[in-house]
Amino acid sequence: MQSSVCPPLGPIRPLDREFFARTPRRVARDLLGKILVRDSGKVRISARIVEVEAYLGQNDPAAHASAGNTARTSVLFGPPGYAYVYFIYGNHYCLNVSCEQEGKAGSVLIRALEPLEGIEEMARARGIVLRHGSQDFPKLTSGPGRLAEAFGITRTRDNGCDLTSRTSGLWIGDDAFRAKRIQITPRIGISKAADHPLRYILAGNKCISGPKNSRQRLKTHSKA
DNA sequence: ATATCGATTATCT
DNA sequence: GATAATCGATATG
Repeated sequence: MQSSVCPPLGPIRPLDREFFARTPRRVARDLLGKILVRDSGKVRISARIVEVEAYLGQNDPAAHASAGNTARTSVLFGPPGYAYVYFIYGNHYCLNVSCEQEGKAGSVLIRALEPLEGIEEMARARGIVLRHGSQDFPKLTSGPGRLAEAFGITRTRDNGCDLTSRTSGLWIGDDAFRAKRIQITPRIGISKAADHPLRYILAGNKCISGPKNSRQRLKTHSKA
């Protein structure tokens, strides 16, 4: 567990659509420990999900779905288990999974992964040279923009793709790994509805996003 | 048509 | 700790 580079525990089976046909909170909680897989050509890239955030749909001010069903957000309003990919800050793509039944726009943002297979490919995609003993390993996939770059996820390529299908090129699977300790915190990087505890992480994992892996800003309290 | 700002990251002090 | 980079979705005139 220290040296992060662990293979999957066994065969990886795709999650079924029912898994995603639930509230974002439940899906987020249960996605911890699951595996994101990229099958493109011969090389398989995979990484364990270690950090996610729940977005509650049209009534959640922080959710893109709060703007309604537009060309951009239509996947969120569609059936569960599909990829919602958006472009942010002029630089980065981020990956969500649609939840709930069709018509309800809940989703889960994938925020950080722990690389399992295809480390070299991820490093190349990220422009990182992995040296022995360096601290660069978590930088491959610790953050929504970083993991998208490592997996080559873009809007044109992956928005709307079926994450329950092995043949879609991008999917989410289960290798029988079970999360030990789960931690819940407020969501990161948002201004609206920023106080709700909707961020889920595998406690102690080295690939969690944020400046120092853990320490979330405890500042901006002072209001008592 | 133009302005604002964001579910981020890399790089600087 | 602070900020530049960079562009498309959305709001406003």
